[in-house]
Amino acid sequence: MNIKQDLPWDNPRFRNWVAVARACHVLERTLAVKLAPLDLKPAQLDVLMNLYRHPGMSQHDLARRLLVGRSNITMLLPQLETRGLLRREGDEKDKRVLRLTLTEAGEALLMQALKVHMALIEKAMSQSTPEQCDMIGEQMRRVAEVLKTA
Amino acid sequence: MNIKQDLPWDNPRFRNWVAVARACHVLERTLAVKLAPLDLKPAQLDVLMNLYRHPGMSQHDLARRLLVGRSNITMLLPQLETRGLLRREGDEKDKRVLRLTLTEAGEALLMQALKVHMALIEKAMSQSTPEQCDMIGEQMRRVAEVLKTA
DNA sequence: ACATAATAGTTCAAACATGAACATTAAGCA
DNA sequence: TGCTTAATGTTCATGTTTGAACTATTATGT
Repeated sequence: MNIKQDLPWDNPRFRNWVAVARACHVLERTLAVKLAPLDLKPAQLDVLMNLYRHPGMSQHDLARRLLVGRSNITMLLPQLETRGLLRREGDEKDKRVLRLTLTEAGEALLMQALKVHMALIEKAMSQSTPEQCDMIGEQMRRVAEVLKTA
Repeated sequence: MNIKQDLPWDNPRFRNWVAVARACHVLERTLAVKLAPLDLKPAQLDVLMNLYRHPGMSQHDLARRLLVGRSNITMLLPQLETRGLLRREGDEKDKRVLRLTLTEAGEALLMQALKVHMALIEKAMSQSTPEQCDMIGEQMRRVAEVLKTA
């Protein structure tokens, strides 16, 4: 019984997941390059996107959504705040939390960045039919779900 | 004409890609936790995997495969080399390049780490049928391909 | 052959992420 | 009420990633 028979590379699930990871990695790197003219990094774009969709978020909520530590948010926000892209205001009821909202400038920059991001994703996913695309999204949401209990 | 009509969140491709990115992120974080007992990080596992499949690789080739800079490899390898997991030997024909190969210990540790990695991927992809899984892999390989010219 | 280009790897400083320890505030409960 | 526990955000030390400048070696072109 040859050990190589059970090597992961012969396993379709393994090979296919590696392809997923590579595609993500490539898109992320490409996005970083395309965002450079806006002086924005992918991580910062993630912040802006989440604040746009969920205004008034706390830093803790933001950290959980971005799958990073709270301290990461603490280091990340001042850069964006001093650029006038977002506001941090203390919650009146709970003096521990800081509520985060985008400024006008923040929204404006976000819209520009989204054009870049969207164009990249369009290019990446344009090879798939809408049905394939939806199926991929569906499966990936399940992956994230099932890994929560891992 | 409302600007929100063309917001990316209403675009299936955008939403579905976000799901892909999140799934990748979650799996990477989970893998890091599961690999900790082996004192191995995902980036280091990537190195071992690539050296196993392509013995005698140069550092430059390795960097390109991992989609990272050459200096990253220079910083990464000594940790693994001093642990006796790989060898770096100068190429005789071209004295610039260093050929990389796994040691026995490196292969042994890789096999352990692959069990962990494989189990995670099995859990993640077990929700998809083999056909869906193959389709996802196929699309993602195309994504990586099309983004090379972006 | 010789000057010029390109390539492999290293070094270094700066940016970035991480997790533990900490201060402040809130909630639970005797 | 007080006392304990939990939650939010910050600080700090550590480790990682990056890109530019550098050395050494090989390729190219005249």
